[in-house]
Amino acid sequence: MKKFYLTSPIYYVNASPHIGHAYTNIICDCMARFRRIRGENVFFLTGTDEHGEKIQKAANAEGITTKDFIDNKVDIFKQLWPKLNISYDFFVRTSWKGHINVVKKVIEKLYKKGDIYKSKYNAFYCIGCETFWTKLQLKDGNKCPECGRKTEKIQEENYFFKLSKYESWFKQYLEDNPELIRPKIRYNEVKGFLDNHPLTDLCISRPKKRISWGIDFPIDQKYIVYVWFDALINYISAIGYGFDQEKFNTFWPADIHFIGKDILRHHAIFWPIMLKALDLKIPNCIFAHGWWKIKKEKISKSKGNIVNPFELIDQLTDLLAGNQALAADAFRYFLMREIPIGADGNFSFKALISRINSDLANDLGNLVYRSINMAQKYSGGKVEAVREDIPSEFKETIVKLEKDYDSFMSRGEFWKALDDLFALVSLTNKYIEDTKPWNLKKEAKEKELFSFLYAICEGIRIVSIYLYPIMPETSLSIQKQLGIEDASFSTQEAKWGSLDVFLIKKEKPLFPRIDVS
RNA sequence: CGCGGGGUGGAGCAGCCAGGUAGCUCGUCAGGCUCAUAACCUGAAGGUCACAGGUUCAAAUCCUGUCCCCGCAACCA
Repeated sequence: MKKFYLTSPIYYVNASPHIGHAYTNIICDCMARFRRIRGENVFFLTGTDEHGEKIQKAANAEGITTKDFIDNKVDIFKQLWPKLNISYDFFVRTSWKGHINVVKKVIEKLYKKGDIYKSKYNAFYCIGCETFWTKLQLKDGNKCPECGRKTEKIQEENYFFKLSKYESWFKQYLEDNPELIRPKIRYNEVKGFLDNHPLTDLCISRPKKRISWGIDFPIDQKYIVYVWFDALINYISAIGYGFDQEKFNTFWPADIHFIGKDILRHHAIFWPIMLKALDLKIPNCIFAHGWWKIKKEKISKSKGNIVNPFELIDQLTDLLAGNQALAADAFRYFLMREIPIGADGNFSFKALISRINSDLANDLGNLVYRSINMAQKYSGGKVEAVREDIPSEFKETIVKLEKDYDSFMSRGEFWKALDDLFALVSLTNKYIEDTKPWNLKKEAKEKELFSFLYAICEGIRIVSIYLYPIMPETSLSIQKQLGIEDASFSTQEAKWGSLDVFLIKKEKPLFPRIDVS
C-alpha cells in the first residue's frame, strides 16, 4: 500500500485561530481524505508550536504561567479541528517530551558531525521576528529589514548551524527538482532569494539569561534552542525519528508540507538543508498557499477584521438548520472552491452565502432532491441496475472527470477538481431536462424511465464519491439517501454501473437556500 | 532604482509559465419546463484583456517602458 505523509504547519499558539489556520488545515484534510479514498496509507500531522520569546511574553502579559498559557491555547486549537471535520492522525506539540528528545538528538548529531559550532556573534536582534541581522542588512541604520522595528544590538556567544556548507548542494538540488516548491511562483521566489543572498549560518541557540522558554540546548546548559530550529523538527519527531524507526521508515519523507506563504523560507531553505545534514531524505513537496483577505486587506487584529472560525461555524450552523457538520462542509467547500490554491483571495460572508445558495442549494442540493424524489415517485423507491453503456450524455464527461479529478486532486488543485465535478452536476440537471421523465411516466415508457432513473442515481452516486474529500458529511448524506448501507467513497467505485440496486430513502434537501436580506 | 502581488464584459475570478477564434461563477434581460429548494434548462446583451512601443504569420499570453491599485509595526495560514 502506498503511503502518504502530509503535514500542516504547527501553529504558533500565542494567538487564537483564525480563518487562515482553518484554511490550511482544511487544505490538508481534503488532501488526506482524497488519498485515503484512493487507497493510500495516510498519515496527516498537525500540531502546535509552543516555544519562544513571544509566547513567554504573552503568558507574562496575561499573568499566568507559560505552561498554563500554552495548554489553554492548545485546547482551543484542539476544539476547532473537530468542528471543521479535520481528520488528523496525530497532534504534535513541541512541548511534548518525545519531540524535545528528538530535537536534542538532532543537535547532538549535527554537533558531532561538525555542522554546529560556537561563535561570537555581533548582531542586531529583532525581537518580533526572532531574527538576527548583520549590520549590513539593517534598514535606516538600526531597523529590522523585515518589519522595520528597531533592533537591539547584541553581542553574545551562540551556536550556529552551517547552512552555508550546503548552499551549493541546495541550489543544485532545487535546480534538479522544480516541483520541490509549489506553486511555481514560490519556487521562483526561493531561487531568486538564493541568487541574491548568500546563505549565512543560522544561529540556533538563545542564551537562557535572555530567553528561558524553550528546549534546553543539549551541549550547553546555558542555552535553549532557537524556536524555528525546534519547530521544524516536529515533522520527523512526530513520526518517531530516533525512537520508532519502523514508523519513521514507513512515512518519511513527507509527501507534502502545506504551509502559508509567510513561512516559506524556513521550510524551503532551512528545512531541506537540516535534513540533508542529518542524511535524511528531502520532502517531495513544500506547498505554500495564499492568504485570505477581508475587504482586500490583510487579516490583522488591529483592523478588527479577524474571521473567527468558531463564530463563523456557529453562525453557519444556525443558517443550516442547526447542522454543524453541514456548516463545516459548506465552509470547506467555499474555501476550496472560491480561489485557486496558492493565490490570495477575498473572504466575505456574502460570497460564502452566495456559493452556498447557487452551488450547494440550487445545483447540487436540488439535483439530489429532485432525483431522489423522482426515484421515489416513479419507481416506488427501488431503482435496479439497467445494464447499459454509460448514456452518451454522460460518457465523455465521466471519463474525463475520472482522469482529471485524480490529477487535479493529486496536485492539490481543489478548485479545478470541483469545477469539473460541478460540471457533472450541471450535466445531470441538463440530462433530466432533456429526458423529460415526467413525459416518460405519462406515456408509460417504463424501460426508458427505469434506465433514466438508474442513470441519475449513478450520476449522483459518483458525485458523492468525488465530493467526499471536500464535503464528507454531504457525501455521506447522499449515499444514505441512495440507500447505500455501507457508505463507500473509494475512488475504485466511481465506475459507472457498479451498483446493482438503489433503495431510495428520501430526506430533506441537502442545503436550504439561505435568505440574507 | 527596497521587496512582493495585481490591473481581463456590472461584481468576483480563470487563462499568462509551454503565444493561435476571450472563458467561468454571480448579476441583468427574454424564453422553456414542472420531478424539484421562486429551483432547473435554453438563449441574449455586455470586454479594443490598464496604457504605449517592440518581437512574431499570430500577443491577454513573450520583451521594454509608463501609469495606477494592494501588502510589507505588531498579531499572522
